[in-house]
Amino acid sequence: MGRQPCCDKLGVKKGPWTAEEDKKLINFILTNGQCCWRAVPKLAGLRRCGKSCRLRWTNYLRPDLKRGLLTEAEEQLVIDLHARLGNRFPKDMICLIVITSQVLSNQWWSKIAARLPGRTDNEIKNHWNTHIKKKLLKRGIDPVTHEPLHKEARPEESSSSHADILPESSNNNVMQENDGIVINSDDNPRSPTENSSSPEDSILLDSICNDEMLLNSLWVDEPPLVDASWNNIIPPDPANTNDDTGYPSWEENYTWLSDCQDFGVHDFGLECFDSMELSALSTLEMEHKH
DNA sequence: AAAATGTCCAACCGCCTATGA
DNA sequence: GTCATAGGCGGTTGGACATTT
Repeated sequence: MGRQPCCDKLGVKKGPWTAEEDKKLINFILTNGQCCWRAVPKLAGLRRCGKSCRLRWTNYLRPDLKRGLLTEAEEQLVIDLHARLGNRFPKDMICLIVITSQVLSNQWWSKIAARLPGRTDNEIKNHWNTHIKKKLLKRGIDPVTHEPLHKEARPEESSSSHADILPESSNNNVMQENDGIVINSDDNPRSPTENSSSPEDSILLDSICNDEMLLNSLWVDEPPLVDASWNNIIPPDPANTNDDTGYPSWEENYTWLSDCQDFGVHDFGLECFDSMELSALSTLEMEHKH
């Protein structure tokens, strides 16, 4: 007998979240922090299951989330990491690894998301399924194995391992060419760096693509390069905003929070910020108006 | 203008692991 | 060691929106 669903209680609401529910959840989390998710709905006055609250918060409401489509650099990074995560073993083991990774360690998306600050695993997974998969197929690349689809036309490839395809010494070129087939995220055969939509993206991509230790760390429980936690919100040094951490800048976050004023920003529990944080917010608001 | 089709993504689902009793 | 539970994960779905016919 299977496990009982966690939300089979009568009266538990499903479906899209309303602005009012969002407001309640944000207010509760900002005031009390993330605690026992099971208790959150009751304490926050929501008719949702805890799991639904956690998902809503994690995938949509967290202030440190970037909004909008993935940049080309981010997309390229996702492809690169996906290829490497699926190709960290000798070829003979690939099938086994693909299967076991699905069964035993289904953490690709979360691992990848951990390297993309402000992005969620759900977002990356969706983007992969809707955009990247199609791009790779269009270019004749198997999105699962990252190998050319029509191998019979390229018999010499059968002897090359995935590791060969991804030489350690030329990681910058990893996604530019795959046995002659360009698998860049764009139709333009540019390098990942050139694909970057911003210098910050370039730095992010380069630093990760060039760091084999980083890729190894994806297979161990190592903290991400950037701690995505926002629990300890620190007022930023204005000179350091939008730096090369890949984080959304404070200003971007401010924009998000500002957007929340549609609901009434104080209703979001922003009073939990101390005076210094509010001061920084006010400063940015002034700058926005200029 | 209306219907059909395609695309996107938020949310749900079921399974797994970690943890504590 | 066993069991119950919470949290976390990837897969999948369904509805809203966009595009095409």
